[in-house]
Amino acid sequence: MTDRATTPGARADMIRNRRQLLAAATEAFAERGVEVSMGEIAQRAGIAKGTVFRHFPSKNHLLAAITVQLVDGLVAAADRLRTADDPVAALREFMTAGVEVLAADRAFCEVIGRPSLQHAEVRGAINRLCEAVDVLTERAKKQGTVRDDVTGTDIVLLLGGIHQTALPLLAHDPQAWRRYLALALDGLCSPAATPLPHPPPAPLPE
Amino acid sequence: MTDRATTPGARADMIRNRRQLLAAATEAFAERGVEVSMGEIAQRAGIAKGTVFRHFPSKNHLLAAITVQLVDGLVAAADRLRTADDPVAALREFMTAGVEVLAADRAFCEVIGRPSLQHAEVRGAINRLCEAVDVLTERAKKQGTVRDDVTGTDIVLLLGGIHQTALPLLAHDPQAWRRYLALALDGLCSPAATPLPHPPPAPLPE
Amino acid sequence: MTDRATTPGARADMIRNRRQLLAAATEAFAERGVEVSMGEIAQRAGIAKGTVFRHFPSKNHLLAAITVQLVDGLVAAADRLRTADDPVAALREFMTAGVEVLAADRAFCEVIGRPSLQHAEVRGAINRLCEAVDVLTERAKKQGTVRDDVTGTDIVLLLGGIHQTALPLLAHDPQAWRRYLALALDGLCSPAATPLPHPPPAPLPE
Amino acid sequence: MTDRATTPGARADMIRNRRQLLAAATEAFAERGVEVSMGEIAQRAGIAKGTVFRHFPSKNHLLAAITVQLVDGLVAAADRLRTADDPVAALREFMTAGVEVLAADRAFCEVIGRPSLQHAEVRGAINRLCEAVDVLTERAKKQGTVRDDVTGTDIVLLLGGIHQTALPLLAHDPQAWRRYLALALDGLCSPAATPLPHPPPAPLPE
DNA sequence: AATGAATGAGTATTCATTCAT
DNA sequence: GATGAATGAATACTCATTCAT
Repeated sequence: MTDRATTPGARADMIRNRRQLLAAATEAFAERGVEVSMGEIAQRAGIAKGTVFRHFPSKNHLLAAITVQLVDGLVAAADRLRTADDPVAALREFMTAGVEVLAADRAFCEVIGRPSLQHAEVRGAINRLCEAVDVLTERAKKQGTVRDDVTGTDIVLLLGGIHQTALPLLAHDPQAWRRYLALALDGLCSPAATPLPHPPPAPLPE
Repeated sequence: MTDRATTPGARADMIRNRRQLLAAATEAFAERGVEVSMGEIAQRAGIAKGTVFRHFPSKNHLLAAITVQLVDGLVAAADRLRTADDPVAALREFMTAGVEVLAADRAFCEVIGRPSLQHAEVRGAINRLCEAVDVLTERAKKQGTVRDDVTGTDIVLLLGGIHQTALPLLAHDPQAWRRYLALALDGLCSPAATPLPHPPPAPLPE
Repeated sequence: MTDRATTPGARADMIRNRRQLLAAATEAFAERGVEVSMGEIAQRAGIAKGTVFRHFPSKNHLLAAITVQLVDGLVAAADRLRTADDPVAALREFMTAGVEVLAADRAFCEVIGRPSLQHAEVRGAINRLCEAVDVLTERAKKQGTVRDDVTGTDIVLLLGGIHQTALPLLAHDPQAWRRYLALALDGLCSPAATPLPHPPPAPLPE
Repeated sequence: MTDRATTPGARADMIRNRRQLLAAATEAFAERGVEVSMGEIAQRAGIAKGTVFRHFPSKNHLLAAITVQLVDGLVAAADRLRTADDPVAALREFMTAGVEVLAADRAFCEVIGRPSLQHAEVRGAINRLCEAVDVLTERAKKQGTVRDDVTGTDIVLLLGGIHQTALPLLAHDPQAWRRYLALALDGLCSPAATPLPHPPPAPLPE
């Protein structure tokens, strides 16, 4: 009665396959980084190699799609927090979510850190993210607690840095990033700080 | 025919080969990361591929040797700074040197971040580094400016994090890490900071 | 639900599809040779891949159908010239048309030259062509100008040879085949020629 | 005593492998054209796939090497015939040798006919061939029997054309090309011929 | 009858590692 | 010891063909 007649048949299978593929690829990339082979992803998804390439014309396209998906998740989070009551808490919450995503995904960091892996789509998503985070950052700065000389892009970049700091501990202490996030937030909120010795990053990193 | 008796020269050759190999591998790994092929390293060193494998039984062994060498360079730097007049300045100097090394070396970060690439030797060197930096850190804490709840291991881990933060900017702004190092130092030196919400890292990360 | 009775239209659609398919395939094979993919042909025809396979059970069947079509075009040309006033001019005109067709069609030559690509249908069409050209040739021989020891099959084979001769020049000089056609006609019309050292080809080459 | 001490050991095996590889590749390309896979060539040569790529960095390089080898064989033949007593007989002998080579080699024709398959090396060899054949052709023209308006490049191109003419007969009548070579030579030697309607080919076909 | 998603064998190429010389 | 040739498993990607809808 729900969609008895609207189920487009083959389309349904395809959507299921695509879902499985994205899930498998997301998982595989997260666990083992960009080096997982397309063959393994296909196997994990329970579909044939050719089917993977039917959905995404190349490994980089697949990687880009997944990365964009992750980044856009963060954009949505940032947007949601835009109207929070406490701007500094909102920023903290966003950064927590951001590092959490990174901590769960090896490929993400590799893509973020290696320009050669970045499609235009990814760059676009990252730019969207920086802009969304800029809003959060400006609010937090206006409140006075967050130092004046940091930008949304700084915050986005810091996510990767905080994750990286805790990465060697990840296996034995999966929550270690919380320590370094707190440390970074303290740096971000120290109003008496010396002015930063280097200009803020350009809007388009890569 | 003539150098039957001169074979002691063989030892000298071997030492020279090893030196060239290490130099070439260091350079190659620094420039292009762990993905450089053994073939290219051999070529850069001007020796045969087989000779590379005589000196190091696998690519990972070679990578480990070079990583240890780099880490030990930092250990030496930390040791040298142990007696500096201004402990906080010494810590800052050490961290500057550390991030600078990372920024110039792609493979280093990849090894640090990937447990599967780490030999026991590397872990040992990192432990030595953490201990040496502990000394610096304790001194800086005693001076009162550096917050009490950070350890040498934290500092060592931060090096990677600071570098990672600036990594996406590396191509267009090679000195961007200075910005994030300053930010981290501000976090480290904010005395009114909230206590860190997560315990310090265990001595042997991996 | 409505067009239960209108299904005769299905037949019309199928015929239209077949026409589009043949046109697209002819064009595609002509331009890029036998290596064009079935996918591209389907796309050019504006129909689905599955439909292509409904009309032709394999790529080779499609290729054969198109080749037969081309060959039969030449058969028709030969038949038309059967009653021309000047038999030698007629033969020259036929050969001109034949080489022109080849020069415009990459796949054609590839099929002609590769027995493995030839279906019985193709062989049949070629035989029909040889017979039709035999008529032209006999008339030209009777007139006395064309040498006595060549057959229609020889003429047909020469079309491919003349085209091949000019093929390396095709990109820079698309009309170069005219030079070699003239040369061949001179050979065909040299009455004092030595008798050919090899017997004429059997009627069914492949 | 011959090269007891100079045999460089591994070098001997390598040379044997290379010989086997070239033989296998020559044979495979000759039999089945450029489409044979590197895997099959390796198998035929009795060596591993990787070894094929050690000797030739890509399939095209291998193809080029073999093609150059074949063309240079013809250059040598042309050079040898430069001083023959009867220039026309010399030209006939050269063309016989040339078509014979083509008749035995499928890939050769494909490479000759497809610019995209041609390395600079191949083009160089073909140019050398055209020049060498020019010498033969000029001599034959001076003798008066061969028509004045053909060039060495024409002759080289004709080799492919004559072969192509006989190609459909190859399986059942491997010597059929002799018939068409004779026909072409008659065209070449008809002094009363009409002037060719198209200018001679430029020196560098592709 | 048409669709187009899925399949899976096949391709060229790379590279760490082994081993005969 | 040094050499560099040989190995072969692995990778991304293509394409004719099949088949569920």
